Amino acid sequence: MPSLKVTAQDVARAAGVSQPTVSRVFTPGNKVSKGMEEKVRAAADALGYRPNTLARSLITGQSMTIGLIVAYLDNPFYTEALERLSLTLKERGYNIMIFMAANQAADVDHVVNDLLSHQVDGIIMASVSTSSALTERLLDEGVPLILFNRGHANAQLSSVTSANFDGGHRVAEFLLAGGHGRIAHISGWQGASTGLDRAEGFMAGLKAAGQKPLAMVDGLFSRKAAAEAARTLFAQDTTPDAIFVGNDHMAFAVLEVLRGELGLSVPGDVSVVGYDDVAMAAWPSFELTTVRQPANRMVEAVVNQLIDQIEGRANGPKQIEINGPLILRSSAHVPEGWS
Amino acid sequence: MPSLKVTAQDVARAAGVSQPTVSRVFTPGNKVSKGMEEKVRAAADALGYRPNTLARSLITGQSMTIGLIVAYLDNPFYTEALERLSLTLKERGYNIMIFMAANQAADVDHVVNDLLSHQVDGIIMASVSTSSALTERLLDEGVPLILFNRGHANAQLSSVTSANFDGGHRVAEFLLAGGHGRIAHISGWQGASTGLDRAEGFMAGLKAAGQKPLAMVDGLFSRKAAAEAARTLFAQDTTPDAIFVGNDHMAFAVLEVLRGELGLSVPGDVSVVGYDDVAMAAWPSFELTTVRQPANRMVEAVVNQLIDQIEGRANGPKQIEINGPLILRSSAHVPEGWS
DNA sequence: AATTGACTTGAATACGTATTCTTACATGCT
DNA sequence: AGCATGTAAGAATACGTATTCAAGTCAATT
Repeated sequence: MPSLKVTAQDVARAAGVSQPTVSRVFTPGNKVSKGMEEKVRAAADALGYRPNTLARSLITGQSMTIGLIVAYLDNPFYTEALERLSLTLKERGYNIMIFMAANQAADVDHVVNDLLSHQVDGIIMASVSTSSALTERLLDEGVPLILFNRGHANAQLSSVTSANFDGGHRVAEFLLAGGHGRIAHISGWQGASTGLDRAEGFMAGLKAAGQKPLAMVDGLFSRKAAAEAARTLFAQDTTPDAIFVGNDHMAFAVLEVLRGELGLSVPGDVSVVGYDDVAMAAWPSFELTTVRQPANRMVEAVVNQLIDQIEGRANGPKQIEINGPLILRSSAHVPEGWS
Repeated sequence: MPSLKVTAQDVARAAGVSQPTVSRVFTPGNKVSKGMEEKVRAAADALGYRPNTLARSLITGQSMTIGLIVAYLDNPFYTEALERLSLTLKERGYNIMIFMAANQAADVDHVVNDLLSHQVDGIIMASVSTSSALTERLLDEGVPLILFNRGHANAQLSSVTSANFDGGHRVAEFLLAGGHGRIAHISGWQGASTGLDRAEGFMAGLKAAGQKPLAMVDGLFSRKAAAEAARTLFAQDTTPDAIFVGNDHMAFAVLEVLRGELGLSVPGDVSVVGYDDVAMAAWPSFELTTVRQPANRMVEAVVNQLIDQIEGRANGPKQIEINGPLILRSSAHVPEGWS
């Protein structure tokens, strides 16, 4: 049983060497003679020594810790991303400290202080409303920062998103090609770039064909709001024959309203298309046609860019867009000959 | 714009006081005169000073960080718990560092080293297979450790679970009272206490009424395995009229197989009961009757016990069981007069 | 008025490591 | 042999804070 705290000093004494020598053995990239190394490792193993990351960070100025700010985890897209993020960062030697931000402006200051006093080397913001206050503040502090799945007007900010405008555009083309004439959009929250860009791309796609949407409602990325929106749409005189929903999470709620409450057939009466392609979209209960956001590639891009910025290897901030395919399932009518 | 690194020394110089005085201002529970405090705070604000947690932790020996080990996040129960855990711990002043353990024995050593070298004050293991190697190792190291939603044979280990045996027992009573005679169980992974206890409670419940299960299959907490188990059950001569599934996550897959693939009516042909009561269980697509695991109360218990242990306030390890109600929805036939 | 005591502040030190600077030593060269 | 060169390990120091200890101030007590 190892004593409670074994320090490099203890190991040094036991091995008959100096503390710096112990440090060199445990710091990659340092030259130590074969004999010394063996002695030190033997002593270290015997005592159960483990370098103290805190002390190491204090002197190197690198905590090897990334702060992850996240507002909610209901949407499984973020859960999947979190999982990959953690694994990918660990591969690169970084750990994740997680911060839930209640999305209240009031919390912002508290979270920022928390993050920075923990000396995180970089910050990833996911699913958090782009509070200018927060981002500006962090930029001022000079901590590498990157938005995940959120864009931002400020070109100083790095971000990784899917090609939301293009995705929305393609959905419009797809639905038009499917012969739909009364197309509605239950959008993602229009206060977030993600929701906004998808909606604008979608509108542009319709416009390019000389069409207009039957209706546009903000679903606020909320199941409840989206369900309510669906009910409202079908309480009108003219009802949609297709709905593009701003993300899968809301689309599931919409499907349930259409089939369960309104007794409609999907895609017989209405086609539904989502956005994200979370794992559940493939479940037999939903079989949702949706635009895939490739979480793994997005995570890869976030990690690369962030670490480049941390290690000074980046040429300034970058806005990265990752394109994903439209995944065809049975919730929407597929046009003849559509590839 | 604050300079890149503002130290207590800088603040002291600016305020015309000593560094310890600055420290005292920022360390609760220290007496500082009114005048000093104001001078220091003014200077600190002007410079944008923020105490360095690393340095603080190094000297106090408290990192105020909890290591959370988690194997996967597919099951939304853990996501909900993670969210609450993070918020609850933050209220108590702690932060979470997250570690994904691929559940491989090989990773264990790596994770443990990582955790301990980060000087975490305590560890929460969630959804991780009870590798004796790992837990024993951590116990040896003397770090407060608590299992979330997993029990363990070792009484030295603290844990918080729902009352799994009792829950399984109640499901048996419920299904028997509903008049079911051919009851099967697709269990949670029998290598985990969670899966095992629920199964044993269920068996005991049947036995108490002189009954035996029609079949028992290990669903391994996996959608795929559970779905396959359901298919197998209905390929037999005698098919179940009720299935107790070891958790909601698997139950959803089972429901899909029963309704979608086999064209059975639930609960007309088969009653299905799950375990967890995740948010999705209430979705119209599933309407799953299930035993609730009260995530909020479980989290509360975990945090209390863990912090008690960290702060030496605990009377040894504790195994806490939290009871949850059976939530009646439409996936199972409700016996006459059942409360 | 002198002494005790409480209270506030500064000086010095410790936490555990990485790094710079020195020194010792072996090696290769002319 | 004598000198330059390179290498490896130890001594000293730094990182930014909290804490112990000593010193100083001032009010209160006798």
